[in-house]
Amino acid sequence: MTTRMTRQRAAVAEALDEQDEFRSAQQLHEVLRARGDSVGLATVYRTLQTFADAHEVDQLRNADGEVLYRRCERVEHHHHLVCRSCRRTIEIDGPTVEAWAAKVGAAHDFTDIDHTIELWGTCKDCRG
Amino acid sequence: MTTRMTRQRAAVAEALDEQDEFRSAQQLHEVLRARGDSVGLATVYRTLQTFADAHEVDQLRNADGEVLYRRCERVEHHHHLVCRSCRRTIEIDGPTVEAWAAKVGAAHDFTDIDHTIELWGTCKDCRG
DNA sequence: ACCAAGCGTGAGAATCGTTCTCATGAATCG
DNA sequence: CGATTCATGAGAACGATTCTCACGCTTGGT
Repeated sequence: MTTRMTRQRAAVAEALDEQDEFRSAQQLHEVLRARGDSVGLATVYRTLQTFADAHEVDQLRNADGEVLYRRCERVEHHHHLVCRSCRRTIEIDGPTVEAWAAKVGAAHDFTDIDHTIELWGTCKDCRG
Repeated sequence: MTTRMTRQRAAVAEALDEQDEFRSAQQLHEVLRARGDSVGLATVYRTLQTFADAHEVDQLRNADGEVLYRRCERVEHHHHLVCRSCRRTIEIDGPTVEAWAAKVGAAHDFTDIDHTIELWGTCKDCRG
């Protein structure tokens, strides 16, 4: 029931911290392998899921449906502007959209409103 | 190069029109089978993708990553408020968020801004 | 420190949605 | 009425993710 600290979890957390961009579980697994920390792929998946459940990392899906993870600067609720090409990420907050989402939900008598708001674009460097 | 009209495409289009909620390719395949229209699963997938590419149907992913399709009332760009449980859908438009998304993108020098904005909640009937 | 209890790990199998292959079928156009 | 060529379908293949289960290591109590 309790969460234990293991070499693997520490390694995943550390690898995650080194990334500036959103990364998939497989990419992180590769990063770990490259740096010499041997961690099973299944463990990487499990660990990331655990972190996400604990709101320690942010999670989103790219257009292909792959799940990407990232340790964000801010802990509070926020959204992202991600480069489709290099995945460079900018954290943004939108009090405007939060309010809008809540209002729309209430207007139609829906509860437990949750929203998926992500912006994708091409960053300056990837424009060529 | 040209798009041909086939029995299968007509069947998929018709089944789609009968749905009020977002449906997965497999669900639609089942609907077709139930009504007696035999259409291969691969064809259902292909057809839905084709429709989506032509902007004839809307497409989104649920929390599990499954792709869902729906023929919406309005053709113009809009978003959705979907019931997590029954997938009952309400089409919404948000001039506010559109402007916000564009502004945020421009502010960070990102181009070809595309946004994913979907609202999920529990509708009145599913609240129990 | 020592131990017992039980969560965590990993390799590979299993899932599952989706796409691909390729031989056959059927729109379409002249 | 062909000939052309896109469309179809059954099953194989794929790819991301999850599951299995025997073994190992963290942890909390002593």
